[in-house]
Amino acid sequence: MSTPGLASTNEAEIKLLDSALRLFSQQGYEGTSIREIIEGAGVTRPVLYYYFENKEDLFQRLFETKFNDLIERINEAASAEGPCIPRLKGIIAGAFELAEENGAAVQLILQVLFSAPQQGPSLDRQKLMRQRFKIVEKVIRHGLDNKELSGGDSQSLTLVFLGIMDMHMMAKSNRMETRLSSELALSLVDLFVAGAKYRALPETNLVSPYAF
Amino acid sequence: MSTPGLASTNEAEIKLLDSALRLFSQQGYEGTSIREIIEGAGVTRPVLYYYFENKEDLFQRLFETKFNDLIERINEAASAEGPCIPRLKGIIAGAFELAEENGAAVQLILQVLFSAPQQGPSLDRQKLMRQRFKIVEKVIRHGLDNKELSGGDSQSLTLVFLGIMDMHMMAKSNRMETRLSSELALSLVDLFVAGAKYRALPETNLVSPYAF
DNA sequence: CCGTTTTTACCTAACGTTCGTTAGTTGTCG
DNA sequence: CGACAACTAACGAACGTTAGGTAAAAACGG
Repeated sequence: MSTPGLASTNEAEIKLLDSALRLFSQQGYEGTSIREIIEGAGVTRPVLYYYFENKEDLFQRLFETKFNDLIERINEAASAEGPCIPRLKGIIAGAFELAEENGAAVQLILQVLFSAPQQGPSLDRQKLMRQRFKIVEKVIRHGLDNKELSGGDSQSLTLVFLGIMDMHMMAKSNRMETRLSSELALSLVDLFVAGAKYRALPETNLVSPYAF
Repeated sequence: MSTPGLASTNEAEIKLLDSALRLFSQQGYEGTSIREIIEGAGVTRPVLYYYFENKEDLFQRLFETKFNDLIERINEAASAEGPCIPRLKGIIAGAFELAEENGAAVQLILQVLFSAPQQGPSLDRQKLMRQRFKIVEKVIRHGLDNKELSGGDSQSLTLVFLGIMDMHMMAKSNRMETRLSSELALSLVDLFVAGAKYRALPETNLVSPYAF
């Protein structure tokens, strides 16, 4: 039977979004057909057009939701109180958490951010990239200001930081058994700030989650 | 030589590969049609099927060529004599050079490496990733062995290193005016080995090529 | 060296399939 | 009854692909 009380809303819409996430994240936008999506959701085609304008609208609404989840997670860690380095750790840990909880969503996001310029539906990749970039850069600029960090301007360091973060999420996308633990997140930031140079000081001891 | 006089070599094949590179790198595999490719090359459709088995064969042969260019460039720097750190600098510098010379090729490569698992033509992404990974890892393991480097196992450090490298090439793909100079390559490796922690020692002074 | 055959490099014109999309209809409830 | 949520059935367009043909160059036999 349909829903008596609470849920009440559009079970079909949710099923469509779930199915679309699964398929888009694995096959990409053009590689996934409307027919596959509705089949995965167990509904018929006009139902999709009842809830969504068209294929692109479905993708955009799906993507927006998932991307906002990530931004929210990162933003939360970024706007914490205190020094910069723990906040950076929180950012990576937050992103890693999301990747563990919802691997498909993270796959979808990375896929969009790193796809060809004119690929897929029209999304302003640069704007999306910038959105995330700005959040991290603000934290790093803060760290540079109180001499917690050095070694380059805020934009350079941010690009390096995001590279480290994204490469690990990408590694998980390729091999889902790769665990992105919060311990790993902490180690990565330690490596980021202390470097990979041998010295006698207490050093990070990173262990790769990415075993070949 | 097959051709005594001028042209008469498979000019059409070269034009097709050029056109395909331009389009695939910008629109992706599924986003590019055979018709666009032949139009860009100024030939007719059967000509494409004369030189290539099908669309997938065209893509694979194009990709293989460009990927081997990158591997070759990286391998050359990796197999140089001497300590590890200059070799790492050579690796990034080599990749950056290629990105400056042939931006479209690098875009194509990154697009394949970072695309969704079942997207596009069947290519063994993991194998490709591993190929590049192994080359860099060997250099880094060497650095760990003679205490040039520390801070984690060879796989962890390699993943971080590749993340830094790829994120910069990705940034250039998004904004082609971004210059990936060899000076930047050196600075990035310095940052990689020395970290972003403030200290009185002689430090890298990275300046971002990626201005928002 | 010349006439014939074969191969190369391209063409025009279509084929069948799959795609995203929609018009029109029906059953269910408040 | 009328709004909602689903259905069946088809549409036109775009896709990758191929059958069949042609003009010129290359290879070859006498």
